[in-house]
Amino acid sequence: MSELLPPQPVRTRRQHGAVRIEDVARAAGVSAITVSRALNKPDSVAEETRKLVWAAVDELGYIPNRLAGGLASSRTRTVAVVIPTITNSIFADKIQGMSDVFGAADYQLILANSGYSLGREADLVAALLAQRPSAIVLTGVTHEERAARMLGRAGVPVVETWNLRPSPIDMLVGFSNAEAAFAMVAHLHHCGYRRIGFVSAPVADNDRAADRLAGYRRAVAEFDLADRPGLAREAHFTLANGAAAFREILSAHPDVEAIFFANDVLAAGGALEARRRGMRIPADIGIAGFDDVDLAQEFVPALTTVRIPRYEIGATAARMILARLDDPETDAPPVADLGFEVVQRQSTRPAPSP
Amino acid sequence: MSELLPPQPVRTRRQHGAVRIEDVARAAGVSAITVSRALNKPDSVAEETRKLVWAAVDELGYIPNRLAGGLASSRTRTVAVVIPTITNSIFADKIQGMSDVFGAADYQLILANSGYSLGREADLVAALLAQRPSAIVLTGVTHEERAARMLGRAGVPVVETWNLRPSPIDMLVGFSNAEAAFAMVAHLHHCGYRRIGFVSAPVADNDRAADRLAGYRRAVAEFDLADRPGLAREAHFTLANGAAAFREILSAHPDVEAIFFANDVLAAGGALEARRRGMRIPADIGIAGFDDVDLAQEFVPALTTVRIPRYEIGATAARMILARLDDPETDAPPVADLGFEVVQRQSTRPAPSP
DNA sequence: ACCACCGATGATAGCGCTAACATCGCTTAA
DNA sequence: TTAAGCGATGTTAGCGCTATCATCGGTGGT
Repeated sequence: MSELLPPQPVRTRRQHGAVRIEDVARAAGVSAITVSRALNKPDSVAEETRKLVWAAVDELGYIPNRLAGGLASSRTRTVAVVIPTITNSIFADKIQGMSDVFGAADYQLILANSGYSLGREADLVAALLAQRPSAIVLTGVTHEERAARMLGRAGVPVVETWNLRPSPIDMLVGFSNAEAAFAMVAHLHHCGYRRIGFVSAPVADNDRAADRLAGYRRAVAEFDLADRPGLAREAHFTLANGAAAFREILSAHPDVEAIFFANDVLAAGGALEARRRGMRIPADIGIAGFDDVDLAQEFVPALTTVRIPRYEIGATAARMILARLDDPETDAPPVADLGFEVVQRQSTRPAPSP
Repeated sequence: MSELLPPQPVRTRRQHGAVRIEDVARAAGVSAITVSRALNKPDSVAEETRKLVWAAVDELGYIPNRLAGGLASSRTRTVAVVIPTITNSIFADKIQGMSDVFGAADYQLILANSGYSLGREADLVAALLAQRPSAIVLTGVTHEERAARMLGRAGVPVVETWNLRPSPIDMLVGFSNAEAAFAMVAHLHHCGYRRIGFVSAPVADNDRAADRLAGYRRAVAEFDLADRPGLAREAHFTLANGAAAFREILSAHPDVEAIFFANDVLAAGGALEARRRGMRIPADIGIAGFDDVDLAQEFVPALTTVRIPRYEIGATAARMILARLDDPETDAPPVADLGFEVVQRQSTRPAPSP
């Protein structure tokens, strides 16, 4: 009986006013697929046709629907990025690096911050994969097992950043936080310091902080430095917390010679506290930081610190992803150790001349 | 002749391995639409069915495809955000505010930075609208005409931030940059300063900077302050540029009494340069900043500055958007002036006691 | 006994785009 | 002359989901 039914009423869910590819096609006197090609693969369309299409696009103010395009093609030109927090400028630099490289390639960033929680990270991975990004970039190399599982099955390029590990999920761009912290303590030792305090970032759910602490401890053991309770403590990166940690270490160990802070903001906070107390840097106490942010260089006295490739981590991750997406078969090395550099400035006394 | 064709071979474009809603439906013994409802409107499904579905989702590791969902429903739970640069922490705070509010509501942020270029902003608006976001948030209140046109036609909530204007495109959250700068100069005047320099951020394509400069100029005129060429200049926000601007103003006008910097980073750079030259603050020169970032409070001497609602701008914008999306008919005021506050600290001399 | 009503579930038809294949006119080699 | 080859364009059929309407038992009022 179905062939006897009258024509169904036209039913549509379309948004009023939204210009679709079909409208452009009609205006240009071509088919929808030709419009699609003119926009996405201009070389595959005759020049004259291309101009017609572009004119129609302009005239109608057509903005392609990338949801539909992504669904049809399974390519979204979208990259998901998880960082611990955006309020730490080191991650802002990394994002800038990614933004510069991806922006030039017409990719969009979807950003989420985990608040230094691996549980939240795993939740975000699920939410982000739901957007079917072309790739995903994580901060750190430790993850909940469910996060790793989802990433493994998702079949998209994954880049872990900011640290090293033997067997990354997929690709990796970073440097050795453990070696970097060790190198700074070795440097301070070389400069004659023997009682060196350490202010760590909270190590829970943070492999970078944990590795820096481990590097410090290994150096303390190796160089036979003072190793007393309370010489190492933990503080979340703010100037105020750096100042507080400085006070605590100094009150527990008045004879401390230098304090190595796990980041420059803490170090600057410590140095400002020293100034408030009328202590001279480095005459009365040495201060070392980590990250080499802008402030470290401009600070008075300029901070001895560890320079890390913040921007380059982002830019390199982006380049690795683009290379992989352009040619999935490429066997470019999926791991980049970008290194670090101990920078001696005025906040610690110099190495003895030979 | 078509009815004589043999059955076509099965042709599919599906990604291998991707779990679809249909797979979950089969595993749970229900239809696809019921799975959709169990995930998106759990109340509309019987409890027993819901449990079945959730179990199947878990077992299969199903991650919904939001491209498809968004295409079908025209709701993406995605918000596009344009900022000038992510490396300025004031915008990081705003993003954190948005991230906190939107994260709790299960919305994702798509972030893009314009590099303080309105042309680039317009390009980004097009690229971002192509993702069909649920809303879009801009920084500043001046835009290229084509950007405004696209936004007007897009039919999504638009929030302009960080400044005020009489007729926003749609919604607006900010404060008066002109009034804030005026208020700081008025404050300095009240404290006895008469020769006040000003270091502006580059005003090109930046209405916030332009308005701060205008506020300074209006105050200079109104209070009959020194108004000499070279007393106001422009510098991009870095510590080094703040130091350079300090040097230039001081060499052109050795008798300058105070310098008002359009942001705290510049101010700190200026203050550090003063210290390098052995000048005392505020005895030899007053330093005022803008933004009240962390550094301003912890700096020695602590910086007199203008506190602006950085985090709250983001959080409020997010709340306004969610309110609008929940109820498009709501007539909640689409404009929020969040104000500012002049904060007197140690880097300028105090007001005379009455 | 009847029916309007309601909660739960399902069948169907798109959403706007692009992959895959088909077609068409023209050139070039045999 | 003819067929193979190629560039440009078109037709068709999804991509994976949800809006819409249909269906189907039970409930309760009359």
